[in-house]
Amino acid sequence: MLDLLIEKIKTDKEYDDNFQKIFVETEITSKTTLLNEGEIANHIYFIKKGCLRLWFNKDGKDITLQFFFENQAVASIDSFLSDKPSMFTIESIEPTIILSLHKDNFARLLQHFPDLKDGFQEIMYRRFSNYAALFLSRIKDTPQERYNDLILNHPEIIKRVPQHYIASYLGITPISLSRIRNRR
Amino acid sequence: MLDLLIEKIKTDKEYDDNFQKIFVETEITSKTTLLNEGEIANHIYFIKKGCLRLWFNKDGKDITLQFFFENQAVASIDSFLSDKPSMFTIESIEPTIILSLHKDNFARLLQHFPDLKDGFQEIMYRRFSNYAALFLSRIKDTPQERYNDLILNHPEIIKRVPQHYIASYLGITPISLSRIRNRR
DNA sequence: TTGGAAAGATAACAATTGTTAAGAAAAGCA
DNA sequence: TGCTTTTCTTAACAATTGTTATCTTTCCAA
Repeated sequence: MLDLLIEKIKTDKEYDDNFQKIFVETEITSKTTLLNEGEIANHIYFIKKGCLRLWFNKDGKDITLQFFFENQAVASIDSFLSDKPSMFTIESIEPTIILSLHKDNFARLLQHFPDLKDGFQEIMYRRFSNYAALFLSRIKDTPQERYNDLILNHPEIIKRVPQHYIASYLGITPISLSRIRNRR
Repeated sequence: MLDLLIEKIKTDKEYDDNFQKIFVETEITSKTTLLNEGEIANHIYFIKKGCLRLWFNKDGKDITLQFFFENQAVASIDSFLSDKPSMFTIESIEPTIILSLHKDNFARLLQHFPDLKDGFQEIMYRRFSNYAALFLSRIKDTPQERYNDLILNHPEIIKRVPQHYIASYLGITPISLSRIRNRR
């Protein structure tokens, strides 16, 4: 989605000059927090290289909801859209290069490219739908089933993401994941 | 939300005459299914009297997501809005009197009362936000914690809804709920 | 009113996960 | 390279929940 926007801007003379002011490129190390749970989200991030995760705190432990990789847009959407405290933290799990887009600039861009507006609404819709499915799987399926699903449908996550984050994604302890892995 | 719409219509001369054609009142017995998982939702329901629940199937067992009571609007929203197969079933758990509003009439009403449109969008937003919180609690909290929360914040549910549905809402077996109850 | 179905409680056992702890392997950094 | 930290595995025990089965109570409809 943002990739489309970025292309659009780069081919727009007026905006191209300011591109680097609007999309701020930053290099962050592993374990850098971009947004803390409880803060209000002011940016959308676009991952040029690396990997982020979205998680929230439960009694001192973290529960991971989603992983994001190259060419994906990341934000704590609910917070970004409605200025509410974010329910989630966004953090890097690899050295990562991101493009940050500030809320204000985002609003300006939507005004300047009004034909992106509908697309954005549509994308928000789909994102919500995705979240519903994600949550549903979390309720419906056992950790074992969800791990099998990861192997089948998202082997790249298994390969790239440290196991304790995967355990956190599955909602179990690393110890329990270790057991599941050696059960097969 | 629908209650506002209903009021609005009743004070509108042109529409008042057709009210009973638009909002079809139906009396259903307990355990009547209004919408099956997999079907496309064509109606929003408004509960005049009684109680509905929203659930989905997991390996032959049902998992309840939400209960609805008097004066609440109920729909499988994702399906209703985007014509996708419903992820949920809607079923009565008491003899219930509902007002059914068909999708087409709903669209017509929004056109006839355009000032309701923004409010509707806003409500959709809040509904999504609610769902997020609901799902989150389901992931974050133990059945024990969620049961305590029910007692504290929704005693009417405890009183009114049969225990095996509450167990299904908590995501556990009736047996396990029975144990939790006798643990305190 | 009464008989069958539904709802709820209890028990015994199995399966899964969490917790604590300790050690091995791998990765990262000076 | 060598040292420290992080990551992963394994073990033993506790806690929780699921499963199967039985029994009691409640509810509803013929």
